[in-house]
Amino acid sequence: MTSIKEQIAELTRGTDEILPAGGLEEKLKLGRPLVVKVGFDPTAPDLHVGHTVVINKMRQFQEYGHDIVFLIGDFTGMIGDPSGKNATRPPLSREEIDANAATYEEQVFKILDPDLTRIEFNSSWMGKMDAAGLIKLASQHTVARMLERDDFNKRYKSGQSISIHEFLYPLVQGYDSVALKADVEMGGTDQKFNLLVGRQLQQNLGQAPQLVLTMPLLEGLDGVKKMGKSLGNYIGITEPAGEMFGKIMSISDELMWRYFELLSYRPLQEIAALKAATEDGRNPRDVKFELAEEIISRFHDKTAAEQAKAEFISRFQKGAMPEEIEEISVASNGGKLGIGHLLKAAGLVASTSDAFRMIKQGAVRIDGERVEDRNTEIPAGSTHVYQVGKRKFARVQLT
RNA sequence: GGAGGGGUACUCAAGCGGUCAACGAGGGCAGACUGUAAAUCUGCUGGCUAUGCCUACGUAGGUUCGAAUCCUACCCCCUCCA
Repeated sequence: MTSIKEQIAELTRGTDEILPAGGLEEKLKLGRPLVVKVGFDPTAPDLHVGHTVVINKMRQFQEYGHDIVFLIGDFTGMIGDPSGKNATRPPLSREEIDANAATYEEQVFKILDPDLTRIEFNSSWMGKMDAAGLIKLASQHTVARMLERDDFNKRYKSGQSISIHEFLYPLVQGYDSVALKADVEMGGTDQKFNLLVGRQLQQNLGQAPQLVLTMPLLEGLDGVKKMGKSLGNYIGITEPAGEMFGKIMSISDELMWRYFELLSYRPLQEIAALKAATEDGRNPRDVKFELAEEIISRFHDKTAAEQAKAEFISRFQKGAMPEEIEEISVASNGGKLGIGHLLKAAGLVASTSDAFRMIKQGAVRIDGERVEDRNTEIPAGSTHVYQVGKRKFARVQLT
């Protein structure tokens, strides 16, 4: 096993907070593999690179020989982590949970070692707890302390509703740490409160409280809000290489450094060198290329990354058509079809109204030529490349 | 349980009988400029068998030539009191 000193240096990298301070060293001195727990919501098995910030850290622990527990919160999923919007969710069926779990594995094992990762479901202990047990659990915490949680606090003060069951979420999550005898629990900074509840419960129940380690939340493509599926500002880890490349290129220069910090496996000194070079006049675009290649190599492979880059250059720097364009066949209406209907049928616009708007703004092209007239009709039997905006293409055969 | 306030498009937020598919801001999309960066400028931002028609302002009714705007009931949220 690597020396404690070295582990501390590496494991601390990129973290937001480690509580209590100095606790990491104490845990490592136990001289045994630590149980490192990270919980995931079973309803959202589509991971994006924002999630990988924490998973990358799990991987590090794994490399040092610790016991990584990938906890799927199938029981807590019924509650939904309080955000103010969620009502109680209908419980997922066993089949749905298993399917989601399988999807998780597939995605997460691009980063973690499958042989060394333990997967657990919290329904396996929570499902057995009875009402008396739940009340006992609830007695371990106070309302005043619950209201310390930032989002509860805001909602309470601003007069928004908080349902009782939402209070149970942190408690159940905390109890998971008790059930697993966790030594370390990790999560995003938004999880800090929940993670601390785990410490308290463990302490109350006579266990050594877990170390709490939080990772920063990655900003989404817009650079402002945190990356999330509902905001549409994410890079999914199963996305095609070309998509990923485009998305990474579209982030701002400032955000690029943030992504280097949290997503790149490069040593910090190397990143600092890249930054210095940029300040010296190197085109940030080229540095962004490197970031894109590294990330794509991780979720696809090096060849795919190189192809994506080549395609990107030919397409956007040289203005060529994309190499692979989706081919669609659309049925005409009596031997012809209006452009609006065609674009809608091809899925390039949301509605015919949308199509006409796009035409008005000069965003629609057929074989590279701008469409000016919204009444343009396309004769059946023709095949053209239709384009809406800079990114949406389809080769449509009209039959 | 009582008293009061409120529910408008993706979000915030105007409107309080016709000129409202609904001011404004944010977000988003598109165009120009670029490095698919930022900043900036411009336009768009309900649907359709499309210069007209249909559906929309919590839900269901009603008054009216005409309602997001007035009335009734219901649902939901919030505040204060208990």
